[in-house]
Amino acid sequence: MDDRRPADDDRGVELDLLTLLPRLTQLGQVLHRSGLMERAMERVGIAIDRPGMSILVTLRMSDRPLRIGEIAERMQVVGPHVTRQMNELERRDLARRVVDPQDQRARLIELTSEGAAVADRYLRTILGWFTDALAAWSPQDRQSFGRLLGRFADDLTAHLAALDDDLPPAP
Amino acid sequence: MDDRRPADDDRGVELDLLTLLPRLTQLGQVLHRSGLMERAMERVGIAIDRPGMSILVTLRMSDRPLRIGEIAERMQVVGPHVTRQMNELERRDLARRVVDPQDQRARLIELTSEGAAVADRYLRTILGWFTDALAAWSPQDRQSFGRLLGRFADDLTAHLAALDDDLPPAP
DNA sequence: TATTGTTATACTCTATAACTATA
DNA sequence: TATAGTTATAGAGTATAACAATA
Repeated sequence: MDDRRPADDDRGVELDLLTLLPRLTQLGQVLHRSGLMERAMERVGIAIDRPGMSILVTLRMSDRPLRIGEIAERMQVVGPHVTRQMNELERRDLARRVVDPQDQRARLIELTSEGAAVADRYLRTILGWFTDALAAWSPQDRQSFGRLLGRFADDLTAHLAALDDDLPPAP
Repeated sequence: MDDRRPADDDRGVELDLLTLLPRLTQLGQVLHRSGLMERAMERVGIAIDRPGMSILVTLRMSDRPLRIGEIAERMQVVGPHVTRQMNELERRDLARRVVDPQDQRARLIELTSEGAAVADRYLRTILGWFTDALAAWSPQDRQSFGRLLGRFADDLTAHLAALDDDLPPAP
């Protein structure tokens, strides 16, 4: 650890970061706890739960069918969680399991045409709200926000991973 | 609603927004599902659950003791949830309930000195990680990010609230 | 023997309903 | 009778452990 002085420049940085924390909290609440997903699904006219919709979106964003394990990895959840959600999605004919010809143990998950349509309408609804909410933004601000948001997520992810390397978890 | 043409400018906006969605998802995952809170609590040497720590942080960010209902409102949860967490926090001597002299029904929640110290160390830890993760950022980028992040959360919140007004919920 | 996925079970977080005490 | 908080219960979301099938 370095021996830091509370220089002017340094304090300015700290203040910026202090204001960042409540804003991240606020953003998290808007995205998670405002009923945004539920309202979008209602508007789309589909009644499934959030993890189910997340799977549909994950598949829709991919350019190819995904394995159970790949979906779990992209969603940052464990395998059994995806399996259980998939049982319901398959029953509802929104996605289907196809045995991977390369490996009989694995299953490739693909959207049905209805599943793809649902995911499309859902994404379009959310995107429409974002578009409206940001209607007054300058193109520069929109572009900056996208860039900085991605960079922030990347840098924070990398830094947390680096912490893991410094202090490996107890076995 | 306006009669929109898919002009060049318009399409540019849509593309920006399409990239926004995965980035928001990624950010949400880093903040919620990367063990960030757990690791910070471990480093601070406190073993409480996430909602309990959120209450401590909420109180620490406030400039005065808060009622149960006020904490619930700021955390966007219902009252009973705060009550149950408070039982544990009070048992652990991290916060205490004081009857509101203005209203015998209400309780004012205040941090104990240990609770305040824990919240401080926790916030400092997280802020330290943010500082390190953003060490390579220009002051302009840091400032822009904070501004745009707050604006985005505000604008999205406002727009979703406006949707409610247009289409009031069924009773 | 290692890997992919499934089944069964348990835990965390949060909500709803019914209740108590005070206003 | 309305409001602040509590108790009891239920539900959504996710994890862990034990297992089956294939590699």
